[in-house]
Amino acid sequence: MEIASKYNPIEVEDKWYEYWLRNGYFHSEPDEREPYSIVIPPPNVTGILHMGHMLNNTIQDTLVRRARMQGKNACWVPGTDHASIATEAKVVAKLADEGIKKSDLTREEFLEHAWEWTHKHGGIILEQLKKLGASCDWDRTCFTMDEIRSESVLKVFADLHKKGLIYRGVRMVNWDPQAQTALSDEEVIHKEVTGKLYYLRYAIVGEDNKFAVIATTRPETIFGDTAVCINPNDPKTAHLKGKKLIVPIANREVEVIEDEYVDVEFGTGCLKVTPAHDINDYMLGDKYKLKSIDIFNDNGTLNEHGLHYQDKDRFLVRTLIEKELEQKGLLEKMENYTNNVGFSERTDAVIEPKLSMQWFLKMEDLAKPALDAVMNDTIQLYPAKFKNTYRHWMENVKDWCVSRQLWWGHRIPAYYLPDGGYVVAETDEQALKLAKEIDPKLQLSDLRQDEDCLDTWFSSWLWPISVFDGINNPDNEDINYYYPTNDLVTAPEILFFWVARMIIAGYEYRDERCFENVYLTGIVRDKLGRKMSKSLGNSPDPIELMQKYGADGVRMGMLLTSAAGNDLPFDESLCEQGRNFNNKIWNAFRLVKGWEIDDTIKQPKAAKIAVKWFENKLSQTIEEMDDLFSKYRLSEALMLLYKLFWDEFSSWYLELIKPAYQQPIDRETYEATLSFFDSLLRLLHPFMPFITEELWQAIAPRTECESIMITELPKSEEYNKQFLSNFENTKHIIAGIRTIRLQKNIANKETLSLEILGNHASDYDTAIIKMGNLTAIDAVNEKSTGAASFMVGTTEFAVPLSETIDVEAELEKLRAELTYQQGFLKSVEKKLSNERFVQNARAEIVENERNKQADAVSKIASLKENIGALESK
RNA sequence: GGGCGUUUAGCUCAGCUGGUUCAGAGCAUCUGCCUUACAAGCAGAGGGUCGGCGGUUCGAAUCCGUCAACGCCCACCA
Repeated sequence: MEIASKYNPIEVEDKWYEYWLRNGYFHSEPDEREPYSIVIPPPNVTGILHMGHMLNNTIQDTLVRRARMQGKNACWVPGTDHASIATEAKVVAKLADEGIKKSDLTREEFLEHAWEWTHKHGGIILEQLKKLGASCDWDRTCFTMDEIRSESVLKVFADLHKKGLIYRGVRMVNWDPQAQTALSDEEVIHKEVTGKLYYLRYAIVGEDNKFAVIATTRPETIFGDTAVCINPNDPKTAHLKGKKLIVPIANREVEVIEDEYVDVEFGTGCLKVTPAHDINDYMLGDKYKLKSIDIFNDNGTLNEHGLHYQDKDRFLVRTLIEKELEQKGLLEKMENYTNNVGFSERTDAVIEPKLSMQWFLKMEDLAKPALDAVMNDTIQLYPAKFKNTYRHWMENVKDWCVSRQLWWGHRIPAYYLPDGGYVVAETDEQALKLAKEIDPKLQLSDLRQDEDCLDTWFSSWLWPISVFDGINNPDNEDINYYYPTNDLVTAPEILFFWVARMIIAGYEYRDERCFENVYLTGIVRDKLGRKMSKSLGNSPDPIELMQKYGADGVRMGMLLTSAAGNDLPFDESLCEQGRNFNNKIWNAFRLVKGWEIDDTIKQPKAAKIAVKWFENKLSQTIEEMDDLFSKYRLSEALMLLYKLFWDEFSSWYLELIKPAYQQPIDRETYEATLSFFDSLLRLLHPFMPFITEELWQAIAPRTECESIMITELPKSEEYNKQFLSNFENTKHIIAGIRTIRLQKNIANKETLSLEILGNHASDYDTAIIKMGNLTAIDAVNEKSTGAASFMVGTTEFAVPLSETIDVEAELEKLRAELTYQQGFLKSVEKKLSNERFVQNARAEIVENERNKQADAVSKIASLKENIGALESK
C-alpha cells in the first residue's frame, strides 16, 4: 500500500464529522455516569466565525472531548444569541439600503424583516463550528429568543418584579442617539477625546457689561442651562452670590446657586448646570429642585429649545454656536482640552446622558451570594487575578437598566391600564387576571403592553439554567442532572456583562453556583499586538485557515501560545507549526504501518530497552498532563504531548526499534509500538480530533460504531524515575557521539567504536551501539591515542579515530572545560566554607553541595590527566 | 484619579512555598546532512547582568521597597 508522504486534512475531516454525527456521539442524555457539561457562550445569531470564536471553541471542545474520554457523560450545549441591539442595527441598516425607514414600519412589520434576516443568516456560525470539529450536542441547540428561552425570560422578569427587585423610574441613562435606545453602564466605553474647553460669557443681570465666565466642553447645551453653580468658599466667584445670569443666545435668566461640589481650581470656578444632560448636573438639579430642560431629540438633534438650531445635529451645533458666540462677543477664549467621552459599545455613537423612564433591576442584594461564591473559590476563575476585578465590580454594583428602546428582543411584559398604573405578568392572560383584580371590567384590549425590549443580557444571564429548561420546569431531569455546569470558557471582556450576572441568576434561581470553573481566554491579536477587527482587515478568515492548514492544525495553532487570560498574538506560522505536527504524526504512522512482522524474530535488546523506557516515559507524561489540565494550563499540556510525540516517540523510540531497511520487525516490539501509538492518538484526540480518528481507524481493524472519541483516555501507571534518568544519560552519550561525527565530518554510515573510561553499567549498550552506529563499546583504563573524548556526568567517553586528531584543538577544549570546572568547584567550596551556610541551610542542600564538590574534584583530576597525556605527545 | 497586572533568549511564554549545573521550552537563527517515515524533515550549535536601583538573607529570576515602561479594569471635575 502506498501512502502519501503528506497528510491531507481536507479529505478526512468532513468524513469523520459526519461519522460522529451519524453515530450520535455528541448527544448526551442523563444517565448514571458523572455528568460533565459546558454551555457555549452563544455567539450572535447572525454573526460569522472569527478568531476569538476559534480560540474559545477550540478550548471548549478540548475540555469536552477529554471529559468524554474520561468516562464522563459529556454534554456541550450550543446555541445563539438574538443580540438585540446588534441585530436590530444590522436589520435597520439593511432596510435603509432598500430605502425603508424603520419609523415607517409597524413593530410587526419590522419584526418580520428581522426574523427573515435571522433565518437567512442565522446559524451560519454554528455550521462553521462544525468545521472546527466542535462536539456540541446539536440536538440541544438553543436560541435566546426561542420559545422556551423567551418564556423563561418573561417568567424571571415577572418574578423579580413580584419580589420588588424590578422597578420603573425616570433616571439619567446612557442614550445611544444612533440606535435610539438606552444602554446599561457596561455598554458604554470611555475614550479620551481631544476637544476644546470653551469659556463663555454669561451677562450679570443688573450690571451692565459685566460677565461671569464659565468653562464648558459642550457649548451646545447652554439651551438646557437652568442654573450656574459656584463654590460658596471661593473668593473668586463670591461677587456672583445671589445674582442672576443671562444664558448666552438663549437669553434666559438663571440663578446662581452655591455648592461645594464645584471645584475651585477648575476652569473659572463657575459651573453651568444642565440637569437634563449631565449626570452631575442632574444631581445638583435634584438637590436644588432646578428645572430640567431637555434640549435634544432622540436622534441627537436639538429640539425646539435649541431655537434656531432646531433639528440640527448636536456636533454641528457645537461648531455653529462657537461662531455665533464669537460674533456676539460672548466667547472669552478657547483652550484645547482632552476629556473622557462615552461611546456606545455597539454603534460607537457618542453617548448622550438623558433623562428617561426605564426599567431597572436592583442589584445590591442579588450580588452578595455571587460575590461570595467567587471570593471563597466556590467558583474558580482562571486565571485567579480576575477575582480582584470581579470583587471591585460586585462591591460597587449599580442597578441594571434592563429596558431597551428596541423591537428585536423580549418585549417587556408590563401592561399599562387605561387609568394609569400597570401590571407585570408573564402572559397576556395572567396580566388580564391581575388587571381585573384592579378593575373587573377591563378587557385584554384595554391593556397596552410596554413598547420596550429587554437588554440582551437579560436573557443570556439565564443561559446555564434556561438551556436545560430549568426556569420553566425547575425540577426536570436535565437540569437536575447537568446543573451546575462544570466549565465556562469565555472572554474577560464580558466578565460583568455575562459571567457575573449568570452567577447571580444561578444563586437566585437554583440557589447554587452555575459553574465550577471559569476559564477566561485572552484576546486574539495580530502580530503587531492590535486587536483583530474588520476595519483593520487584520483578521484572517478562520474557514480559509482551516482549508489551508486543516482544522487540527488551526486548533493546535490557537492553543500553542494561549495561556489562560493571556492575549494571543496570532500568527499564521502557529497554524503552520500545527500542520507540521499533523504531518509528523502522519509519517510516524506511515513508518509503523509499513513494517512486516516476522514471528520468528526474537525481540532485539535495544528494542526491549526502548519499549520499557517508553512505557515509563508515557506514564510520566500522562501524570504531568493531568496536573496541567487540573490547572487549566492547556497550552502547556499540548506542548508536553507535542514533545512526547516528536522528540521522545519519533526521534528516540522509533529510531531505536526501527528494523534495518526492508527488514521485518518482531511481533513483541510491533505490538508494543501499536499500543503506544494508540495511547498517543488518544491523548492527542481532544486537541486534534480529526487526524487522530483517521489514524486510529487505520491502524487496526475497526467496526462501524467504533471511534477514538469514545475510547478511554490512557491513565498514568507507576513508573521508575531512576530508569528514566538513566535513559536520559544514555541519550547524552549518543548525542556526544553524534557531535563528534559532526565535528570530525564523519558520515553516519561509517561505523565507530566507543571507549568508556572505567566501569560502566551496560544495560543500555545495545541502544548506544544502534543509535551511534558503533561496532563495539569497550571499557578501558586508558583511551586510545588520537581519540576524541567527551564527558557525560563524571564519566569520560572516547571515540578512537583513524586519522590523527588536532592535538592543539583538543587541548584547547580540555583546558576550557578545566577552567570551567575549577571555577565551579571554587564557588561550591566557597559556599561550604561559609559557616552560616552550613549551619542554616537544610541538610539535603548542604549534602548536595558536597556531592557537587566531589564530582568536580573527580572531573578536574581526570581532565588534568588527559591534558598531561596530550601535552607529553 | 483609583485598583490590578506585566517586564526572563530575536518572538511567545514556563520557572509553585528563595537552595539540585537554575537560567528553561517552543518557534526563529546558524552549521552539516536529500541517511528510503517525514526537507512541512534529520543531526548538532549559538543566544539572556531574569526592566533599573536599593534592601532582607549564608544564598534572590523568586521576598520587600522604590523608579521606569507597557497593558487591563473601574471612575463621567464641567
